[in-house]
Amino acid sequence: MRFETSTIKDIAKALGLSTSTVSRALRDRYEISEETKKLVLAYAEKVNYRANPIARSLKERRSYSIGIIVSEIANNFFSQVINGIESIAYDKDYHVIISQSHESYKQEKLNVEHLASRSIDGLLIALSSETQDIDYLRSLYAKGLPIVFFDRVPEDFETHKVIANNFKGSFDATEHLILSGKRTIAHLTNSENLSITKERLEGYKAALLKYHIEFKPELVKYCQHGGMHSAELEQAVKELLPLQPDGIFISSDRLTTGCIMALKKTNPEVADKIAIAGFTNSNLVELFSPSLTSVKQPAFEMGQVATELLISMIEAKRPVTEFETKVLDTELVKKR
Amino acid sequence: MRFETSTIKDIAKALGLSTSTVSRALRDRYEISEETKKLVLAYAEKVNYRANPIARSLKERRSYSIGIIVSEIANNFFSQVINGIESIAYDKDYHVIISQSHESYKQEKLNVEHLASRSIDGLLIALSSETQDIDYLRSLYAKGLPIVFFDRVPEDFETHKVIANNFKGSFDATEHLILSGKRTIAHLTNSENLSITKERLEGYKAALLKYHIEFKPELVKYCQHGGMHSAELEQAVKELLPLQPDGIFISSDRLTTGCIMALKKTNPEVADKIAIAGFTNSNLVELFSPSLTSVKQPAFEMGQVATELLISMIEAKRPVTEFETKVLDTELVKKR
DNA sequence: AACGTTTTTGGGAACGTTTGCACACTTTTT
DNA sequence: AAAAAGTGTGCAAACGTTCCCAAAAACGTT
Repeated sequence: MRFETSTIKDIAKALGLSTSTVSRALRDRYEISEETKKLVLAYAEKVNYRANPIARSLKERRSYSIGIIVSEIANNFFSQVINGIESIAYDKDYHVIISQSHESYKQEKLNVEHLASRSIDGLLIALSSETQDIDYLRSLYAKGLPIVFFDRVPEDFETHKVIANNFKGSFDATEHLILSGKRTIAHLTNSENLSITKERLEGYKAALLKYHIEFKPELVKYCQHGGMHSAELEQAVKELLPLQPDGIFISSDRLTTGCIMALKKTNPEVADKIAIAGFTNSNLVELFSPSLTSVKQPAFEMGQVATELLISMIEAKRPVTEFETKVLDTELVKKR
Repeated sequence: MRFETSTIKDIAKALGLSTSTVSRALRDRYEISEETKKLVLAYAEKVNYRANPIARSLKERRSYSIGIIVSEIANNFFSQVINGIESIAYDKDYHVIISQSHESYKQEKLNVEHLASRSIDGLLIALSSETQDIDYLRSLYAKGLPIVFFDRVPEDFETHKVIANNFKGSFDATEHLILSGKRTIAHLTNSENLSITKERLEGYKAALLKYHIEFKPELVKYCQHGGMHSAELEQAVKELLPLQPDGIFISSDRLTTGCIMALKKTNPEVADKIAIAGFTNSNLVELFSPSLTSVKQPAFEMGQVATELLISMIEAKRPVTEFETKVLDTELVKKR
């Protein structure tokens, strides 16, 4: 804001003190006498003094802001994560800057670099489904930018990570389909390079194995763009249907809704004959038709944990070398 | 970021120039010779110089950032607005800071004040459904903070505003219900103090009038918390059903989905007997059961227009005194 | 050759903080 | 009574920019 506001200097002048004394009084430092502190605090209150965060940032060489990259905020999973992030960040006096990659590598890189040049103190990121090359993140990290990954994490990057128990979530969902009598279960999933894709595929395979159902690679369809293009989804559905699946396990929020949409659009007659189980944090799932079984991730908590880890890195006095990967349990919400 | 990065000073020293010359060369000012410019630019490129936006902000007394307040990002209408805002803002080199009020006045005020103290250059805001008192905005505005309202706008506040054609949108939706044979049409709406509530009520009334249907106040139910509490919605539905409506016109995104949810939960037997038309920008509306007719707002465009107006205020050399209220048309998507 | 113009560059203050250091004054210790 | 220790405050530099003002260099004109 460009409008005038009182500064430490003003207070100092008004009270006949030096700026250093005022600054120290405001930050409640031990060197300052109680008397002076009271005086300063009272006057600051009176003139409604607000510290200028920009000046502070410049001096301290940090911005008290953290960057967030998600593919889309219009996705309940991510917006819940963001809520979790904010709940912790605001508490600790950080503010957050949100950017969307829209599942595009180019956009993701651009946004990260924009954020970095905006002097964020740390970065929370879920990779886009297109992303393969994370060297640009590595180099930022090497220069000292703390990074914590969540949800979609790279394998070969030593830092804190927070993920859902994707294996178990997928296993449970697939098992649920099997137990309700399905035998030809397709798997619709994200781009192959995402961590979640691999983990969820393993869970799916494990459930099949447990019930002695043969794993057929042709029943697995990958979507490079994570369901951002409806054409991609319709194509996948079109290829899947001839194999006559009686169930589909879908591995992400966007894909789950997109797949049902594609199914209804292209083959409405079979749409409610196929049982669907999918990852989604949509709070509208009860309204969907056909209804489905959903795997809900602890999104809010994921945001909180990731933020705590990030802030601990930011505020660490010495470089952090011990990293954790936190794994949070999912919840299976059965079709009603 | 705390890590070392080259500054203007470094460049100056390396090239044997003064900081002022380097600064001017980088900003391509006319005073500097082509030769020097080339030299500086090349070197800057080589050391990957990035201007420090914090220092720039401090000097120029502006932050190149704009604040956004919406009730919830997990709402397609708002997330689309945000996408519109970003599309313009990034173009003009502003970044955005998003805050959520969660329909709470207290939270809204807190967030605005937090943003203001973070030195935003301007504010884009859609009021929370609880908000009645906007004096805190007035005082910020008086101190020089440019503000543009969108969607939920106050009546008595002289600044730019961007809204949908709520009257027409409501009229169309209500007329659609009437034309499909409904005669007892309830209206479920937001808190009475919102601008959109009033405008949409008028559209509803006008449609009834046109078809000579008596307006019955008892068919109108207000939700103070905008559907944030499911109890509130269930209560409204409970009070409405005894009046045996054959159609419901619902005036906002959150309420529309919430109402269908409440209907299905408390009275599943009537849920698909009542025709529903409601404002919503959900992109999942095709999946809903019962299906509904929806009024879609031009959310993306609304964000764009609001941002353009805001930036024009921010960059105006002299105080703006002529304000516009832009009205954008809605789109009726009929139930299939 | 001396002067005025124009073009290009540099010095240094300022934006609002924080903080190392020095200083003055009290109080305690020997 | 002098030295040491403790307490409270102020000075000034620094963070990385921008920009006013002056100075230097280059050029043209008589």
